[in-house]
Amino acid sequence: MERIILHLDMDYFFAQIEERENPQFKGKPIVVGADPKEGKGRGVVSTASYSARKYGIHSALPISKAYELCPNAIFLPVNMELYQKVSENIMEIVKKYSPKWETVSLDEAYLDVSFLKGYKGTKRGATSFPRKGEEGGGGVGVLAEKLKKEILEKEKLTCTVGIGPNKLIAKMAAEKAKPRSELCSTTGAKPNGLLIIKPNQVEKFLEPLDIEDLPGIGPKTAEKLRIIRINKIKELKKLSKAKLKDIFGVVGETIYERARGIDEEEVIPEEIIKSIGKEHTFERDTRDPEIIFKTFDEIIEEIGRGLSSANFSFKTITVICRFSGFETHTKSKTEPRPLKMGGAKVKMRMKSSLPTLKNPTQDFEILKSESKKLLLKFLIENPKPIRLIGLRVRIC
DNA sequence: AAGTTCTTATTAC
DNA sequence: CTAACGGTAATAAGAACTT
Repeated sequence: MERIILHLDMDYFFAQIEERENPQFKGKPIVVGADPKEGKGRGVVSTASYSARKYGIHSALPISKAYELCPNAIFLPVNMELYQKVSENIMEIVKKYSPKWETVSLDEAYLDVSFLKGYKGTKRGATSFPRKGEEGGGGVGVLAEKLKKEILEKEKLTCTVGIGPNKLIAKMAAEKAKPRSELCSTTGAKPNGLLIIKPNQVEKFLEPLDIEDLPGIGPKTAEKLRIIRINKIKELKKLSKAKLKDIFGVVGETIYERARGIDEEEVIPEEIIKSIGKEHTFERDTRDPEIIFKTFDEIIEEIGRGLSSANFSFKTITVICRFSGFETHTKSKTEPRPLKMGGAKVKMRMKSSLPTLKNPTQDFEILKSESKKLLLKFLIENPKPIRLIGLRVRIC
């Protein structure tokens, strides 16, 4: 059964919201992210407006570097509450367009519009890709334009939409439609795009793209492929499934399928959260136990709060520690699974296991004591100054 | 030998 | 001097450890 999947991607989301809230910033370089602290900040850029991108500023760039590239940019802190609210408003609009929708992140969503017949405003329903001579106009294109228009009118924000026969192609179409960086030369240019890839166009669409444009291929995988002279998806397709599996395991098989535009992933309403965590980077590396444990206590409290709102019980505790030089390590402890045994008596619990969890209050005490034990081990066995500490728990 | 747990690596937003 | 590099979450792989 052929599907029609739509991917919605808000344009420079955080920065665009700030621009909307402060019209005097319009067209100016806006950088939403960590405090640059006169170039000494340790965080990164969350989102940069397109006029900021002209200076080479982009998401995930160290904020110190961004400051260096454009000290006069408008640097704003991340106002997550606001972005969350705006995101909810947008999702309210999105889900009106199909009962089969999925939120990916604050600024991204998928819609499966395969079964949407006779959608209002389209002559023959949204269930079709455009026919000859109506590129961007007929069928699902009309629906997409309507969605874009509604978001613009209600939220005053632009977005880019990609459409294809599956999630993979829809996402890549949106990515392609939105010139990633400085390609928009006009000040304050907004991508505001729409790209439809029909099933018979998938091959032609994919082959000239860079391997790193394929979701799942990041810098590391791309580097390995480049060594063997594979730069474009077309070249990637020359590798057999077995070969890819040899090099990259399960991921390799996925890459094989994706390079051919094959993706059967369903649009699913909600993912179940499997773990929650919190981490903190110090302003400067430290060995001061006061600072370290005070911060860690706050992290524990925070996780405790998160847990209590979600049923409060966990299986595994992982403590993360990053030392000077970005050297990162983890230590974890897992509660033993209920020992199902052939009628014998209860076995002694292993020394290395977590005590059995009973109720929220006790869970919290265990979380506190066990996580601190793990952190302490780090301090004992590694004398380096500490850059970051974190805590993560697997929920059960 | 099989099943768990621990740790690291990679990806993505 | 070539690095500068947050926070949150998922998943895979292999080693180490238990049963």
